[in-house]
Amino acid sequence: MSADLEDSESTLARSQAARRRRVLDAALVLAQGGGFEAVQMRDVAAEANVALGTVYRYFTSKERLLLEMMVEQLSGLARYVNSHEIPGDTAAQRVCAVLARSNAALARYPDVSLAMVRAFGASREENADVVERVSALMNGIITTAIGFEAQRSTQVARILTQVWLSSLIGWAGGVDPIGRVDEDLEIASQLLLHEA
Amino acid sequence: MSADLEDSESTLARSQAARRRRVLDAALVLAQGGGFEAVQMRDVAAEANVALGTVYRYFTSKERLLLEMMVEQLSGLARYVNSHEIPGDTAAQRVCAVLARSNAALARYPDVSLAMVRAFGASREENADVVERVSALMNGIITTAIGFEAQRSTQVARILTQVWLSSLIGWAGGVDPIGRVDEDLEIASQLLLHEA
DNA sequence: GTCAAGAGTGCAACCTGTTCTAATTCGACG
DNA sequence: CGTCGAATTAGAACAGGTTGCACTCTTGAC
Repeated sequence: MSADLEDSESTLARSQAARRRRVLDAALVLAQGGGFEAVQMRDVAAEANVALGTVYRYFTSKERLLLEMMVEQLSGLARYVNSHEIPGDTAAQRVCAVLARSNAALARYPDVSLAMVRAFGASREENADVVERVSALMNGIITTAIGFEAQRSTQVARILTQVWLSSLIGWAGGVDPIGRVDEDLEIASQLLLHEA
Repeated sequence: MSADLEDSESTLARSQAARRRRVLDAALVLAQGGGFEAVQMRDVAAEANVALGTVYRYFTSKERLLLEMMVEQLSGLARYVNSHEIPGDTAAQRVCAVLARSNAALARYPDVSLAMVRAFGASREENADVVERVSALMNGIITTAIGFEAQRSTQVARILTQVWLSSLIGWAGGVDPIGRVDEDLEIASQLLLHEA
């Protein structure tokens, strides 16, 4: 009701934030071994020392929980990308460098990535807002890598984001090996950023 | 056991094919109104006049049922594309023409498309084979449209397929309107097939 | 300090995908 | 025609996501 409760450091807000965090962490731990199916809401609740109902108070569905996890993971990636110099003379090289690193990060915890990607692919309208944040983050990562100079960089970034996502889904679906994601992006960035 | 039972017209094979068809049709009918969630396995069985167990004999999961439906739909699209002259002087124009038509077809039964796309996005390893057939069909449609002459057409077709899929998933997830799919593909095909 | 309101809890119930089982039916074949 | 095995059926049972409910606890306001 009052003005801004954004940064109110009330005891309540603090403990709520802590609970939310615990739930997110619990989901991450469970996803770590076993992927999507291992993230069972009852288990998440138990692991987070929270009642099942509380999990649902913070995340309206399993899908959403995983999507918010994805936002966190990608935020970390974006932070990293923004705080480090990107190697490469051409935009295409930089894009490849950044995405190779990102994919390596994802490949480090394949089950977690699997779970997140699957939640993304199955997303329904009610989670459109989170899906959009995820897309925006991936887009931002790529845009950063391209740099400002390139022509049509907005359009190119969107396409690369889509290639990235499709490729990840292909990997998650067992169609392609993880390395294929890097290959796809390398080819796409070369073609789109006209470096022969 | 015998040599080829491919085209054996045995009564058995015939009735099995008919059952399979009924199940697929039932799923389509249910998807027509209500999309993914309306395709409930018990309802599919009832609508197809078949026991639930029989549905599972033919399709090992709901996801797979919907994916096989997707194969059928896309096969139809591919057949159409292959049997009609494609208008357009440039590869980019032809791609846009074909995909605009394809998307219009998908948009005609949005709930069905929604259900199929969602099954695709959520796909697991056990359905990799069907997912691959779906991708191959989309790829074929695009390759046909590009024609033989274009350079790197294999690579370009793959990228366009990925853009198409991502865009569809974005639409299914409520992030973008259906029209955005056409826009994305128009931009991508122009950039990739270097028609300024 | 007291109290109302909201947060959290524990748990049962519900829904739907999936599996299992015990009949039953069907079709190929001798 | 009779028989065997595979296909089908009806329906129960199971699993995990989701919801609802009655109750308790915490917090912040007075």
